[in-house]
Amino acid sequence: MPAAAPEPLPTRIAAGLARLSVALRAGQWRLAEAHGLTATQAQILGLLAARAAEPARLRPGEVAEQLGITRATASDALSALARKGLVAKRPDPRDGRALGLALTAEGAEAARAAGDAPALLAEAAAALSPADQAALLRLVVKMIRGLQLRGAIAPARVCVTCRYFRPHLYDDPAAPHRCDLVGAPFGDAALRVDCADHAAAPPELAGQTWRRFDAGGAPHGSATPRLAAEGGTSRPRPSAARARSDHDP
Amino acid sequence: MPAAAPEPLPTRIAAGLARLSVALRAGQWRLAEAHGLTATQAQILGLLAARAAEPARLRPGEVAEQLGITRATASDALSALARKGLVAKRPDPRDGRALGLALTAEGAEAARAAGDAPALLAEAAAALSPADQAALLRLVVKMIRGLQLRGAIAPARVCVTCRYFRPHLYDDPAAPHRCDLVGAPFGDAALRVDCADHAAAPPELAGQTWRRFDAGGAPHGSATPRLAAEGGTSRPRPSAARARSDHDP
DNA sequence: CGATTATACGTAGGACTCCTAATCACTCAA
DNA sequence: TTGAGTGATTAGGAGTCCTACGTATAATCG
Repeated sequence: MPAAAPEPLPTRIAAGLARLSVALRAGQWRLAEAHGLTATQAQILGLLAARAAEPARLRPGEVAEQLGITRATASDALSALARKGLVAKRPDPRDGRALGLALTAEGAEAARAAGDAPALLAEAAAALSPADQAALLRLVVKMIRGLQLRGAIAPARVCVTCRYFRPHLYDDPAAPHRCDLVGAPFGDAALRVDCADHAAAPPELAGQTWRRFDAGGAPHGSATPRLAAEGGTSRPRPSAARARSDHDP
Repeated sequence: MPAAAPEPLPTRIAAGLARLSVALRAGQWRLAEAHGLTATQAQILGLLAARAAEPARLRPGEVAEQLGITRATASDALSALARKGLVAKRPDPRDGRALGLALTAEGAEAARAAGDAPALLAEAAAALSPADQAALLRLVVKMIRGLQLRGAIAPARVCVTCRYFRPHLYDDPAAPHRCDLVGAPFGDAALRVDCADHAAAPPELAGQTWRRFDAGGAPHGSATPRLAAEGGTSRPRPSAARARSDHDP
């Protein structure tokens, strides 16, 4: 710690995240280039691969939005990928203006090889203790929602904005949440960041879900929900399994 | 949560961080462009501004390293900035090959306006609870160290690698650490990410410091230091203020 | 129904990024 | 003093990324 006047906490957090971002971007370049691609092209490949299992084809506009680039840039990169035979463009049957994007066989191969640039970050994350990992995921999800709220990011398919998500439904500290779609309880460590089954919650439900999640399972009527005891998956709770019976009235 | 087979936790963490990175980069572009700059140029300006108070001038090679780009790219960007009159290059008196970089008055102004691109992230971070902020900073610092260890990132001036850092010296949960340089105790919330007074610790000390920090203040002789109770700044501790007397033997 | 408005994609032009590889220029140790 | 190493720059080329504009299709409304 320093000789004085450290910047405010949020600023230091942002600076730290910026550093992670630098590592990520450098890793993207290194990996992509080894396969004759560029960082953006590899990112697109990775995005398409992640969505490959879903019926609805991704469109250029969505790619741009997800990657935070303009449509023009996305169009450029997609043309390059098409030229290299890694991506197939075909007219969307539903909309004559739109295009459906799909990986070719070669593209799928390239995506496997070069599309997983965040692997370096994942490696570093894997070195954290399980509890730290869960805590980090939880906090990252909160940040994502915050950015989304501010319009700084395209809507992500995260649990906290999903209609099926019931945070802190149960008292089991290891699995307090519930997904109504699969009907199973789970903990912070299982939160999704890009869930294929995500369905946006209507505004009111979204607000309610968020408040419950953010409060972190504090006693429901409490006036001072949190402030001190924020932590990993295993925050002790006052009483034991009363599960399934403590909805909001 | 999902229909099945979610990716492993570290992978999801990385994906989440990648999303934050997208937001950051988009924000960098938006802000920089509004001032007639590019993202990289603005980043360089921000870096120079952050180091402005220090006696030793930054050099092009260091800029490249900090930003995770090649020297050639850094050189390009610096030429552009010099052309715009925002950065002054002058020969380094210590080394005839090297250059010392400094912001001009205009450059300092531009840095203030466009150099703080992570502001968006900071804003989102500020919306977290204080405890969450401290926890996030702690985890980000851990990630930075992990990346640094893997050579994925230039050495950052973070407390955990500093010779003056004494983690978990005290039992006060709000301020367990100590900086030997300023001689004051502090908590996770005050951890630095780019401390001007940072001095790299020698390997052995570094390892020891890290283990103490990572263990998170678990009882010193414990066989199972952590695993469960990882958390914010305020994990309860067995006994009370015994400060200043519990070094490793 | 036909005109307007909005949407989806593309292209053009330009500054810049980002890489590898090669070239100067200087430092330092032998 | 010579040769290896280091710091910066340049050359060349593909690509990013932007702001406009085009062009085609879709949705909407009088």
